[in-house]
Amino acid sequence: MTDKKIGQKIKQIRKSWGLSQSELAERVGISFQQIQKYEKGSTRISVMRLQQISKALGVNISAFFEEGQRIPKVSDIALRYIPGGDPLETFQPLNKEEITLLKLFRKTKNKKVREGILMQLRGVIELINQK
Amino acid sequence: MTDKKIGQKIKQIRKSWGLSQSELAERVGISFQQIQKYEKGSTRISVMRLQQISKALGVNISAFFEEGQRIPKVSDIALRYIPGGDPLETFQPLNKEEITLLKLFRKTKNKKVREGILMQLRGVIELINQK
DNA sequence: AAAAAATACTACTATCAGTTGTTAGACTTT
DNA sequence: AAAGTCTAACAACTGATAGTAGTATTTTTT
Repeated sequence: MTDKKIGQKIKQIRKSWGLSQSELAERVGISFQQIQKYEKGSTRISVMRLQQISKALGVNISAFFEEGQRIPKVSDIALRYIPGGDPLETFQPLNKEEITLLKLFRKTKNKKVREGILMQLRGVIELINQK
Repeated sequence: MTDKKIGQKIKQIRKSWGLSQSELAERVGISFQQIQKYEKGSTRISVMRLQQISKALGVNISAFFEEGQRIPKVSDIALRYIPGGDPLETFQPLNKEEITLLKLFRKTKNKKVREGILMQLRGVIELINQK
């Protein structure tokens, strides 16, 4: 899936330079058959290899990951969970609850209060675990 | 060389979210020992894996290729784009206090309790702001 | 201080990245 | 039109290593 897409991109860029599989292979230092496998996506490409290939093709490695999707600007990004929204392409490191928690926590500017919240939370957990 | 740098980045970002190796491993679907190898750089990371890891960490894959060990910027963090949503003025990576908070919060497996904590937190903040 | 969690290290195995060999089409050249 | 050249697809084999499980050690929590 991923490797296939990247393979296609390799092929595309290679051809745009008018290079044969053999020529690219030589630059990278592997067999042209292996290049074939990369392009077909039948072999997993390691990050190192992709970097070598990038170099050999004279493009930045990030070229292989772009899909023409615009990268949202900082000001566009909101840390908010939207129930029923489109499934998020990427996995969210923090779930809804955790995000809510963080946002609330960040609202308290007072250091003592924050510390108090943590202490209290510890207490709650202790209580629960005892039961 | 390359893998080592990327490994360090994985570790750095993982920690910035307050995740353990096991937690990350679970999200990616591999053993935590393998995550260790990635972080140590003793195993070559395939592009696919790195993409999975990127997702699990909620950052764009390109974050791993940029030079310098900078902390991920907002633009690296893959969150949902919300037209007209609250712009996130100051999303710093989680600081130590916040990581502590998160870890504590994650310890409470009971849903009701978690909800209670949030409600209470809301109450506290309301109180403070009134004063 | 002891229990638990997180990380580090070791050893093994199954997988697969990479090689070689072969075949076939598409162009030239003679 | 046959013989040489260039390119790419495919198969079979093998050595390297990605990934796992198990154990040890360090760090954190209680």
